[in-house]
Amino acid sequence: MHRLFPSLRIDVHSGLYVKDPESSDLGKRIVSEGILLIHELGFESFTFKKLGLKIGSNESSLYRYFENKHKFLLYLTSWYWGWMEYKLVFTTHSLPDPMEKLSTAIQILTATTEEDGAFTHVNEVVLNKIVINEFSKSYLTKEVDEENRNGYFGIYKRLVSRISEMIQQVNPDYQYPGALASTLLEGALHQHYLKEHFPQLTECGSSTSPSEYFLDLIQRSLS
Amino acid sequence: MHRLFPSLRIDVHSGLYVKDPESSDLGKRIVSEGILLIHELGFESFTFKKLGLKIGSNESSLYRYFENKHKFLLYLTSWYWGWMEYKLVFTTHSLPDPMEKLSTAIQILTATTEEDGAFTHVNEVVLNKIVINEFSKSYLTKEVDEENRNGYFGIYKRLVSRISEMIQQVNPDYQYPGALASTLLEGALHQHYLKEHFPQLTECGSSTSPSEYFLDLIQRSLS
DNA sequence: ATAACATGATAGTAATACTATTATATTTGC
DNA sequence: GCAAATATAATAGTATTACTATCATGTTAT
Repeated sequence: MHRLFPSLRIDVHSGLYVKDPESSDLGKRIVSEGILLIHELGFESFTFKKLGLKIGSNESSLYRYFENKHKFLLYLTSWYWGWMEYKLVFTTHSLPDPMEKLSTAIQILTATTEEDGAFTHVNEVVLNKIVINEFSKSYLTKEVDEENRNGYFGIYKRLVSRISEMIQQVNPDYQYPGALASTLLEGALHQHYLKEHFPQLTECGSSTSPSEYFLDLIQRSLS
Repeated sequence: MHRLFPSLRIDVHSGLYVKDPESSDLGKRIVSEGILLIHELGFESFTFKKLGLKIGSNESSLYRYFENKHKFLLYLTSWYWGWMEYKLVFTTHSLPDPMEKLSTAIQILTATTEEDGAFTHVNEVVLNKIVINEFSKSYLTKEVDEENRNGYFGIYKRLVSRISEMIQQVNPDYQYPGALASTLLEGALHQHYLKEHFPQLTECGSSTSPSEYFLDLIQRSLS
């Protein structure tokens, strides 16, 4: 997919970085190695000092790109949702049938990222795992309302809106398109987490995928 | 409800505390004031030092009750789910009709806690808010598998199983009772969070409740 | 009256999450 | 080719966090 638009850029909110990490080699290394380190250590144990050590750079240099690790997480997850939105819009754009459009969208949003698209320096497979494990922490904070006002969650919100609109196209009488869309996005991450750590709590696993479950759920809801 | 069983005790896993906080006055104050302080500051900014200050006790004394603030959160959320399970079982036990049973369960699990039951020293209204904001952080950690093996999430898992069984009673042919039950529990917290901080993303709000949405969702799924 | 136990007070440690300053290396503009 | 601008590195320093350890004091049970 990336070959079609080699110059495509995910437009992350500029308030999430101090200096655009796409603008330099060091910036790109912070992002690419940062993703791997957060995945390795978990967000709580991840620090800029450790990342500096890993990439052979100085802690103070990292602070010139990102204010703190919370903003760094917001940047990464925002990038992820921007990338998902791009895949979604590109793939569903030409589909005329509303139900086929929605089904395709569900598949894209609930699938495990299987291969590194080599879109950029970003390893999307690992980023997908980070989003499953850490995305909730990016908004379950005391600063959420201010950050929301700043527009830091804009891409994610637009994505929910797009799904909500697709749902309305399928069944204009359904009363909860937004709630269902937001349940789908959050629920998909949750089911992926459960199948990894609490397999007793879900049928999603090796033989059944979150995609199948959500396709069924939404089809039943809208018929 | 508490008046029916005045001596009832929520049985939280003993590995979650060093010394049972129910066993002393100080312990109870740690719990009751801790709930208020986490709600006030958010879990990230909450510390035992601040809590010690608030209750006029020493930081070191708090460590004699809880190993660290993560275990403290696990204790509080575990207590909450134990309390919900008690309400659920008590209320639905005598209902003969499977659908009525499930509907009642959904209402209990998705409702906002409106009044302090004065069950104990625990303020359930505030605890409900903590669970909405912080529960995810209790399991989205690198230690989740070990803590799961230790049984720290036992009450929550049992609750999901109970819902799953109720779903099966309503429709034995439905293929995803566990996934639907876990979606209900996590999704309810999520919808409550959205209506507070991202009202654009859901219909749940002042006129529509998460209960209505989930009742509708599950009825459609099982018919 | 004494032992056991609970709590408080104080001190100390390594790590975190930064900020500030200065030095050095590289790039760019003229 | 040189100066200026810019990027990065190195070092140091601060307040706070998340504890641990020790000792003192007060309270309770026998």
